[in-house]
Amino acid sequence: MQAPTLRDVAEAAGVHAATASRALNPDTRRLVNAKTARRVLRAAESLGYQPNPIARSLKTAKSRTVGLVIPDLTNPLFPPIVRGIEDVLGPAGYNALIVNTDNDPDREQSRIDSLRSRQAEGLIIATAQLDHPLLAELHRQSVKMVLVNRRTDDIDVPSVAPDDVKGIGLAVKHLVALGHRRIVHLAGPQTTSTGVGRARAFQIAVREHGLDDDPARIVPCDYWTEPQGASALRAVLDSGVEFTAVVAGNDLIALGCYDVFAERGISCPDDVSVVGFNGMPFLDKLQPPLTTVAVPLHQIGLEAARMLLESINEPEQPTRVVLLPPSLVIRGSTAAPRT
Amino acid sequence: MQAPTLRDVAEAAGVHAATASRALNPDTRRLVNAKTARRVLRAAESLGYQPNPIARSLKTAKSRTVGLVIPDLTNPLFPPIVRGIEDVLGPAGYNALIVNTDNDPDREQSRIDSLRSRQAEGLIIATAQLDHPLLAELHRQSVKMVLVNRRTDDIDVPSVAPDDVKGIGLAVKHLVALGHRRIVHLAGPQTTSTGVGRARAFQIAVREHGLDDDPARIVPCDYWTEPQGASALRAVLDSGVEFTAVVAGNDLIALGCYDVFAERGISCPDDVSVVGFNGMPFLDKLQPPLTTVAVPLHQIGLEAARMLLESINEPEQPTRVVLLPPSLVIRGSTAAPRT
DNA sequence: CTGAAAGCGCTAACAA
DNA sequence: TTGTTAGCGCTTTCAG
Repeated sequence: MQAPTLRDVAEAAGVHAATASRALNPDTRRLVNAKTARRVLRAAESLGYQPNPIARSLKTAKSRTVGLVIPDLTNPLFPPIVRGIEDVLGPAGYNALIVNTDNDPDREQSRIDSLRSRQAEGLIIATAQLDHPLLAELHRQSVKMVLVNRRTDDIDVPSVAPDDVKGIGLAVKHLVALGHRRIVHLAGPQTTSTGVGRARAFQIAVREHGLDDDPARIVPCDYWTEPQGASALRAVLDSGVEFTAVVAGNDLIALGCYDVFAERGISCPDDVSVVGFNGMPFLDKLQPPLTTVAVPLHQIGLEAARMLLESINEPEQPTRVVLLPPSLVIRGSTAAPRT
Repeated sequence: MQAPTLRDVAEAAGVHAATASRALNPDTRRLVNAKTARRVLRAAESLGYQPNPIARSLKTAKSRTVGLVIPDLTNPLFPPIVRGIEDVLGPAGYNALIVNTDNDPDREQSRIDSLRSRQAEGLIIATAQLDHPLLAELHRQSVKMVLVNRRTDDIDVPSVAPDDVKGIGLAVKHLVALGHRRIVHLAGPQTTSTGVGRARAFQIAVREHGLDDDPARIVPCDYWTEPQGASALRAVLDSGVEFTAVVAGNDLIALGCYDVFAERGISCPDDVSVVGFNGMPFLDKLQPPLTTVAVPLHQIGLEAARMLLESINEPEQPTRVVLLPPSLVIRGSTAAPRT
């Protein structure tokens, strides 16, 4: 039994396919006699008619698909964002095609080509390499896109991201309130917008509180990973820079610190306090539970999807940059410094 | 500038569209003169031609898309499986459309309808409700599908899942070797195949070792979640059943136990040992690090995708049920019982 | 308000 | 080996 087509419905209702099409589509239904429309609807219902979106896409040149470009779905940062995106896309009749780039520019290029050949109507991009020529190229070709969890200064592209300045500010303020004066920042990769943004935010916050802003207190990691966080902390420890607290570029880097604490017999929070960033799940189960700057990931996804749909449906939107407010979740990894 | 079509390429190469089509498709290239083919390829290259998969799909009635039905992408169990699936699908020219059902049967129904109307060629289903009529219905309509991380006895559907009997056996054996004789199982929902499967496996293992197999030692949770794990453990504690070790239905349930330990001042592993199931990330960062039965999630994804592609490309495959071997990861949450 | 006709971009008979 | 023709299922002019 083949799936019924529009012609089958039309035939069953005793009308022409064009009329059936008009009746079935809410936007054009008013062009057709109410009675005829009802007849068509009933016929469609009884045949279990489902329109074929592929045929529709071919005709309308709209795929109702958007591409989601992320580094790695396995990173706990992304699933909540993806959920948010899908929660907006689904009800709007759109689907998301997810691709993982593993932070490999070649792979990213090829995955994006594939999305484009699949006629994705827009792109949500969560990979964060700074000054990737790809981005400029896409922009030049006026591909609709929204950046997520990252920004760019070079070109005029909408983005949705946490307010890093505020988030890092919250972390530093909390530590200062506890009495810390010598704070270190284990920054994310300086090849990512988020990495440099948070490092800059740290510098600002530290100066604001009149603390030592020696650049040696900012140590970048090569990747946003646990092992990189661990080696960055080891480097600081070995460099002899004195400190009583760490602001990590993200939660994974903070987790790396825990490894080093165990390794070197450092007690957290007695010897060193740590604050993470992002608020990934299960941080409250760690020992000590990690104080972190929680980011509204799901909402970032919602907002990004909304912006993309908007720019698809009504082009010539002004480019918006949305910054969502993070909040501090205080747990056991921060305390007053030993006096 | 419009994207070039096949006709443009054909024109540029001075051939008919059909010839260009044959030259461009590796499978039919041998039907065309090598020289002509090269000319077409060059023309395509220089125009930056990308075939339109929508038009192709319409013609061939193949969407090169498969649907991925999962409860919630946010559950750390799924991303590695999804990655595995995509790692197979991508190179094969297929794409995955992911839908979240939130374990709501209505939502599941509607999401699957939407996948089918998008002409998904097959389904990979990771939602685990037992005897869902939907499954039987899909099977009756001979929709190609593969179940993942679950099984079904009623109907003849291929599946890929961890070997629960082996996994639970590993956990029990480990505890017995440590000296435990009174072990409790906090089971998953008995409405899921995995939940009942692991409970049954627990019973088998416990008998094999000649331990007390009182059914009161198996306490089912309503969901695979932390809070449910916590309340199940509270129930056991309050029931007066004596035990020195817990085998949790999955890692989240085990995490729930940690909450109760904190609440009631129970020391793990001194008072009670716990083993989780699945091997989700960051379990090694808990206090104590969680001993768990690690499941090859990525490989489950790979295998499921391979099976689905196979059954799409060569129908009439025998129905295979693949069980992948889990392994025990011993950490700090298990130790000899207090004597 | 409804029907006729054309065509989106591609592929698959069939014919030459 | 190549071209001709037709059509996948739908929408959209244009007439009527």
